Amino acid sequence: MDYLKNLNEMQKIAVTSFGKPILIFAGAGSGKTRVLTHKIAYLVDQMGMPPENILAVTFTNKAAKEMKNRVDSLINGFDVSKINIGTFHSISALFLRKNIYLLGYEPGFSIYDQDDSSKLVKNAIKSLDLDTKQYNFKNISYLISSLKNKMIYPNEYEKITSEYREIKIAKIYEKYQNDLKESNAVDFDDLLLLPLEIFEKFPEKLLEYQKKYQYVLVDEYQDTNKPQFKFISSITENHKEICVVGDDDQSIYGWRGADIQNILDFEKSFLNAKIIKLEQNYRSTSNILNAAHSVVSKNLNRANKKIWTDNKKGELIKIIECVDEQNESLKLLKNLKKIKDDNKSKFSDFSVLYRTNSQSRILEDYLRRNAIPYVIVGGVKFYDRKEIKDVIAYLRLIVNNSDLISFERIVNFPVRGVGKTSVKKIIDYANEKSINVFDSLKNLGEINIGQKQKKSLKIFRKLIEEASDNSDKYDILSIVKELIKSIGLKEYYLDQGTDDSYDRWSNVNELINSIEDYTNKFPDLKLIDFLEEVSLLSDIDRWNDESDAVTLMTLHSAKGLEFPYVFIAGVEEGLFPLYSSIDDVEQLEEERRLFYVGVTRAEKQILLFHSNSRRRFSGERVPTIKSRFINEIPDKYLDYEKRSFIENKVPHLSYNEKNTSETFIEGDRVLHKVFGRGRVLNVQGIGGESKVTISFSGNQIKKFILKYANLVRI
DNA sequence: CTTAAATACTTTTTT
DNA sequence: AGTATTTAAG
Repeated sequence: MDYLKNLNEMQKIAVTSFGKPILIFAGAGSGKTRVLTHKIAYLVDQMGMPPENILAVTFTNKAAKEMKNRVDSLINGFDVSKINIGTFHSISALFLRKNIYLLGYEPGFSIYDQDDSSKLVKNAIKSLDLDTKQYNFKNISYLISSLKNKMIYPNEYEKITSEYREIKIAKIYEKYQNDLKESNAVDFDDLLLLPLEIFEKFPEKLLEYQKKYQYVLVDEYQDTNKPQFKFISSITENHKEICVVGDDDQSIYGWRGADIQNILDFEKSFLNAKIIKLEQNYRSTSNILNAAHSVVSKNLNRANKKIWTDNKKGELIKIIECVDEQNESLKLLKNLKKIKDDNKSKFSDFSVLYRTNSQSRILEDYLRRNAIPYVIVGGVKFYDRKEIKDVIAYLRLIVNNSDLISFERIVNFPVRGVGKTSVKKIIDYANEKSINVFDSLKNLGEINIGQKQKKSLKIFRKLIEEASDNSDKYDILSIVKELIKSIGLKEYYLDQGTDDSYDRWSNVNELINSIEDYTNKFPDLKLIDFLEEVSLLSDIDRWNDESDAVTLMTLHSAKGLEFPYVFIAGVEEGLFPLYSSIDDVEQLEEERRLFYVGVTRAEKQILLFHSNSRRRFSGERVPTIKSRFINEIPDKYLDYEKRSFIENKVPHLSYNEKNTSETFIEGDRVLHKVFGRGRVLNVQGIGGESKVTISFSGNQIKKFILKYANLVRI
């Protein structure tokens, strides 16, 4: 009970109010995580609610994990692990594993990511004999996703339009949805929609879950979409025991279907609701807060509130004008070093944020060249690499034989002499007989393809079937190792002998390592659980925040995080806000909120960088001007860096430069001062200039220039 | 059917 | 600029 002492008056009210729907407007840095964890603790400890009857939805899996730990440290004698905490997507996935049979899917369904989905859309376009140039599969895939987010189904979409093209798109949409089911697969949107379909068709299921989830908490409520709203409002329909936390000023996922009206209209959707505002910020200096507020308050569509703080004024917001992106990276680096030296801070106290992932490359170059340790969140994802997706496709097909996209991906990988024409014949046959592609391999006699092809397909079929049979008997690691051996993946990559193929094999090796970790950590979990984790873990979830390194990420990824020092790169018209947002009031307001999110991540100091020119497409250099968002901050909060002579040279910083005479080879165990113990995966080049690829614990792969890396052999 | 060369596409953010 | 997909040659 004494844990309530650590809360302010408003927070206390928020924690101890029950009996009606509650909306907590929690401004940036106002301690909402604290409120949520205390509320859960209070529910269990004081209200006597069994942990298993609580449902808490967070925005990332990382946040879910942290929340569990924090609740656990607040109360004793309860099994906190029974609380249902997770993202909407992971909670739905769990629900569907148990209940999707009601809709005629198998429990081993695959979860398709954007890439898989758009491939399936492409198939649909082709099989409807539409022109692939006129009907761009990626655009249409995106469109279908936004329709699903708005809960508009194919037949409804067809009804609301009379345009030829849109009617065709409705057909594609319909075919796509059928093909998904044929493949026993769901996309990210289905994950949210199918539970609703089950609730509608099987009211007893809804009743069951209404009883199970007696109290529902939702974090980051401003970023929920229509299906998510429906999910929580159905669950709480009877008891109305719901508490949502959010900040309309931080709604930044509108483009993904998030509806800011969910939070603004909460009182209309949940009658008799209690609204609580947490307006005291404990995170940032008042300069940071005032600057951020002065920008976001330009938005018209927002709830009226003003965040305040007792914290001291702090440093002004530094505005740094640069010549181009190289100069920007350079100045960023110099400022980072200066602040670090002046304050004796750690690298991990710094975060560099940007609007687009493509901005990270040049920043990375400069940091690496100057031996500044850094980690990048997002960007080119490990699990998006081709070689990794290939192995994952095998695993998926083993779990779910109906998975068409995975089948197409690997039926001829590594090459087994089955070309496009043969694959097409097999798929056509399967369609004709309405069986799944994999089953059609059992009737090869009826398909008109060559003997050689039939022979290797038979081997392929046996391979998958045996693995499927074994998938329950053996642990994940053994299955994967056996698989890689039998398809000869190592030989396939190493025989090519190129740098590229070598890299790819190291990545596959890294996947094996991470599977080994996973198997050790969760010996009882099955292949299907691993695949689900791979599909649903976000970039932030995979971020290892333990190492002392500067964190680079997009503004979107930074939501919910905080750092003492935050640098935002590329604060220019056209980039932030983006060109495409400038003419659209709603989109511009969302960019402004994104700016607000970025600035309020900072505790002590924020620096905004903008360049006078930037390379836009491939080669063209475009003049750029500073963002309107900077102009929207009153001058009294700003400190324009004095324009000194322009240094545009790559600095020659030698303090970390060492002449390493030591050379390393693959397999060497090494120690790095930031990342700790690791293993050398690959060495490219000779001497100090050579690049070494090293894998560290936690599935981290890093590349270094040897002479800057300060590696010690162990 | 496979490999190499040519062409297309990308850079807005992500579960 | 770099990768992915498509096309042409073998």
